Amino acid sequence: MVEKKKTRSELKREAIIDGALNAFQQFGVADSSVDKIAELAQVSKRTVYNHFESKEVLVTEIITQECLKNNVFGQQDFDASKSIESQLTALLKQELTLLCSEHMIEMIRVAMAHLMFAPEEVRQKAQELFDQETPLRRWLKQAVEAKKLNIDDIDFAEQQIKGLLKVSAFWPQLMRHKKPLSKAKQNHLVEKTVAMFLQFYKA
Amino acid sequence: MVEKKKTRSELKREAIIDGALNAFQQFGVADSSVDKIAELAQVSKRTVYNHFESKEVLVTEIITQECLKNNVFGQQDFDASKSIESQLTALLKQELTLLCSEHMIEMIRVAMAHLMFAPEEVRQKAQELFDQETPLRRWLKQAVEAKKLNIDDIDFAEQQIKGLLKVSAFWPQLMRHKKPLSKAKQNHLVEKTVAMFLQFYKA
DNA sequence: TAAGTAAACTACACTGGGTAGTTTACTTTT
DNA sequence: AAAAGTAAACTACCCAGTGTAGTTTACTTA
Repeated sequence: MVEKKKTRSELKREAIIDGALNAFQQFGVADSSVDKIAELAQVSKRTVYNHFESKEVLVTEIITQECLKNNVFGQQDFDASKSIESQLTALLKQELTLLCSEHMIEMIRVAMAHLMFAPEEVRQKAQELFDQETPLRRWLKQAVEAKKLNIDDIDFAEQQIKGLLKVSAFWPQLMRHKKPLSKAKQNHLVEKTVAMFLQFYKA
Repeated sequence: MVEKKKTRSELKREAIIDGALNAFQQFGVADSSVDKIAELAQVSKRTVYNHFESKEVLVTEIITQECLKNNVFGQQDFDASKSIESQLTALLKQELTLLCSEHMIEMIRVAMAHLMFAPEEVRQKAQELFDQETPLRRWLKQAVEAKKLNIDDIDFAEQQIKGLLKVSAFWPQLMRHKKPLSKAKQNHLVEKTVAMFLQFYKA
């Protein structure tokens, strides 16, 4: 970290983003007034408007920024020298760790609620953020090419894996119905998922 | 249907519910003002308040009523004389039909958005509506008892099935990212799901 | 069949409170 | 001195909910 000096302006900007995030997570976007955000950020309302020309700009900037921040995974290529079990296990653990992080879940909750009734164009744009090639899909393709897996529809197979993970690790937590999975439970889930998936698709 | 005469009051009440449903689906609960609802229902605002003492009452009544309406499935017991494949297939087709209905999806979208930032107690109550024993779980239990399936954790296994179905038939549609699955695609999904599930759990 | 009645509906004005966004006058930081 | 901050007040709305006076409907009685 070379950067250490932050101008007051930058500090304020971060405070605003923090405050807004805080407000959104507590009350949702619709019920977070700019006054409320300014108060939580310990910043005057005018300052909010100096940094963001409107509430809408603030909202979309935060959501896209935070979602992008979360979406940065490392790559992991198929490695013929390792067993597919161990590779898939590692990959899913990584994916699940991300999916289970409170920060991730809260951001998606905020974004989903905001987008659920948003106009088509806004939803469209947001969707693009999520439609990137994932490490999992990339790995599956390579495993199929290496003839280690028998998959006719890779996209569908990827969806199956994600469905198996999300149904108990993500959706209930999104609705705050269940607590985030512990590491132990995450590992158990990955194990079960890998077992079922490979029993079906392994070449 | 013996009942045919409906009092004007009953007609108005239905109109209000229809209008509110309409408004909620278009704009979400938060952005549906009582004025808007009254206009859509072709009813005076005062009449809305004559039937429902507050907007909150209107909202919760509609959501719970509609969700309950959707949650009425028929039972289907395990039948030792039929193959488990055909029984599970039939069961999942039934479940999926419900899950894919536009009305169902729209109601859940409304309810989810409303509950996402609602206070704990409200969410708790809503959750109870969904935590009923499903026909699927019941059938799985019976199939295990009959030693046709090897499942150690039935709840988890049920979740797996639901995850496999919802990930492509429900969640994308909830976010209006994909259209409801056609009957043909529903059947294909059920087929794939049954195959994967039974390959893993069949005794 | 005609008049009467109670209940429900309507239009409309109004209260009280909240919100987005703007502006002003003044202060602090750079 | 310029740039960025602050508090506070102000505008122009929107919304939940109420009160009122007049109208319509469905049903009953004469």
